[in-house]
Amino acid sequence: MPELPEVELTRRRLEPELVGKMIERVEARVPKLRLPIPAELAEVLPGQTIRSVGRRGKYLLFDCETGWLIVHLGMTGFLRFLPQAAPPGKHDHLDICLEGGSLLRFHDPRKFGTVAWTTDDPAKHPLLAGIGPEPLTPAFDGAYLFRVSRSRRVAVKQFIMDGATVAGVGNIYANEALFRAGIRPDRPAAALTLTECGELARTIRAVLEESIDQGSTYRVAEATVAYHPLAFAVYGRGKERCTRCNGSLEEIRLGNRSTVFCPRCQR
DNA sequence: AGAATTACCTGAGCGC
DNA sequence: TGCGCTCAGGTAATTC
Repeated sequence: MPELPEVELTRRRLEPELVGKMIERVEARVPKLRLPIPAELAEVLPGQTIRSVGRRGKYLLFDCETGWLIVHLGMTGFLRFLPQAAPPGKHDHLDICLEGGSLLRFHDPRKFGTVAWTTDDPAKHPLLAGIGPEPLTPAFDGAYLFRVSRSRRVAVKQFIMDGATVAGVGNIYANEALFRAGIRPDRPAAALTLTECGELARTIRAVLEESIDQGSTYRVAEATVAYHPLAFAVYGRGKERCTRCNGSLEEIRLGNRSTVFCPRCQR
């Protein structure tokens, strides 16, 4: 399940392969993923040269001269650059075939990914328009979190996983950041102090940056970007003991999402 | 407006 | 071995 670090690593891996290459053909093998694949891709993309590969939250943005290809990897989506054509396997839903015989291939067993197209400013696209600040930019800080959380009674974990609050914080890093910040995930967002908001913004940034750094150290040269080998402190450890105090971790559901925390270290 | 719920999808892991 | 069940989870859409 790609989180923001995996998406950023995918961006870094693909950009040098794709920039400057002209698209020759588009082959979509399914009509829709979570949302329909735009039917016009096969008509508008051929002849366009990819100018850059950007990212907004967990969305990848391919600048294709006359418009932008927007791709979300969902839960199981995966983008691969193939230097030369190869027969598609199971769940290889979309190929963007490039000049010289290489191609960009989208693979997604659960079809939770999204592919969109816009000729307008991608920031104005409905999928991106409502997204909050990037967590790795200065716009995202404790003062911001404090200000936008004042009227929110929802659990702070759900609050930071809401893309409108901050872009691209998924379940894994929400759990990890809250553990590091020493904040219980079920606290109402509005109950956080300014100091706690500052700490939370800091830990969100830290876990994402560390993950990107470790991933780029270990995986960037590989053909696939899987989960980086970061040892999670709480995620997936519901039955284990706290790495800090050795007490029992607790597992609850928030917004129907698995939530693990240490009731002693997180208040 | 904010919160809660549903829908989308398939592989993995489980008990029987 | 295989059947049926539950779970995993991002986010848009829908409902309250």
